[in-house]
Amino acid sequence: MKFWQKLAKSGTPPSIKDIYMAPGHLIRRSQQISVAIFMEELGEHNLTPVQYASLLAINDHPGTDQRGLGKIIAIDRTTIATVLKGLESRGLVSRIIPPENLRVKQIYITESGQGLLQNTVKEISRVQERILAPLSPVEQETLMSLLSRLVQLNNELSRVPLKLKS
Amino acid sequence: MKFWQKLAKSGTPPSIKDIYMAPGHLIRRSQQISVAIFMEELGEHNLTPVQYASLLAINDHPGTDQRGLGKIIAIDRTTIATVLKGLESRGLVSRIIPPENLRVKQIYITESGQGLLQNTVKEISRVQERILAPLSPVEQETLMSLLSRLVQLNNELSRVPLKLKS
DNA sequence: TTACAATCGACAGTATGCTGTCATTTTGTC
DNA sequence: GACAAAATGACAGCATACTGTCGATTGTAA
Repeated sequence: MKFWQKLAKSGTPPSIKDIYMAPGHLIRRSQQISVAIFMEELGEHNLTPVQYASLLAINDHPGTDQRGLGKIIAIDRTTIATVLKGLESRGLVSRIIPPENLRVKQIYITESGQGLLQNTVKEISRVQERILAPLSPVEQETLMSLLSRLVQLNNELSRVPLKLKS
Repeated sequence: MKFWQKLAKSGTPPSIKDIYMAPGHLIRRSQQISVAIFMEELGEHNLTPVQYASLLAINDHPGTDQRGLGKIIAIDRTTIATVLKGLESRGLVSRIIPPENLRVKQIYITESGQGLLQNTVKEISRVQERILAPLSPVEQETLMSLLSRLVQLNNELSRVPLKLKS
C-alpha cells in the first residue's frame, strides 16, 4: 500500500518527506531540471523550450493557424499566441492573415527561423542527453516508455490535449 | 543510438514526431497533466500544487523564513514570496518579523491552515492515484524510483536546488 | 569601530500556463 | 437570405518560475 493511501485512511496530512516521494513533486522537479538544462544549452540562442517546440511544429506544419499549432504541441491557446507574437517580432516566424479566411493567422517559418533550427541541432541533442544522464541506457528507455504511456493515456485529462494533425 | 544522436550527427533538425519521444516534452506534458489532475481534485479548496506544498513545508518546519521554505520544496525565492503573501492574505499562514532579526519573516501555519490540510487528505491521495493510474503497480514503483534518481542526481543543475533542512 | 561582505525581503521585467470574455468572421441551418 | 452556432484572435486577470537589482539588516574582519 502506498504511503498516501495509508495517510488517507488515517486522515493524517502528509509530512514533507512524503512529498519528496509523491509523483506530483517528482514530476514538477523533473520539469524544473529539464528547463534549467535547456536554458543552459540554448540560452545563448535566446530560446526557451516552448519557443523551440513551436518553431519545430511550424517547420513541420507550415501554414497552420495559431490554435492548431498549439494542439500539435499541447500548448494553451493564449500561451501559443504570446509565443508566436514574440517569435514574429524576432523575425523567426511570419503570421499571415489569408484573404479567404480573415479569422485566422497562418504561421510560417522564416529563413532566419530555419537557420536557428539548423544551428541548434547539437545543443538540443545535448539537452536530452543531460536530462537522462543519471540513468543507465536501459533505465533511460524504461523511463521514456513509462512516461509515454502516462502521457498518452492521461492526455484527455490535461486542459490542452495533444491532437496529432492528420 | 537515440534518435537525437543520429540527428546531431547528420545535422538535421528534429521533426515533430521526434519531439513526442523526447524527455523534455514528455516531462512537460506530465507536469501539465499532473497539475490538471490536482486542480480537478483540489480546485474547490482554491489550492494549487505549490500552495499545498508550501503549507505542508510550513506545517513541518514552523518559523522558517521565506527563502528557507523555498529551499525545502525547491521553489524560487520570488515565487515563494508571492505564494506566502497570498496564503497570508487568506489567513492560512502568518508572517512574523522577529525582533532579534529584522531582516527575515518567519512563517507559521494558522489553525485555518491546519484545518485545510486535514480536510484535503483524501483529495491529495486521489491526485497521486490518478496521475499514476495508467500504469500497473509495478510500473508505478519503477517510474517513481527512476524519477527519484533523476531528480536527486540532477538536483544541483536546477536553479533552485532542494536543500533538506537538518 | 569601521568597513566590507553576506543575507533577506521586495520590486521590475520576462516567459509559461490557464480561465473567462469579447469582437469578428465563418459556417450551418432553416 | 437571415440568423444562430462555431471558430479564431485578442485581452484582462491570476499563478508559477526565473533574473537582476535595490535597500535594509546582520555578521565579520581589519
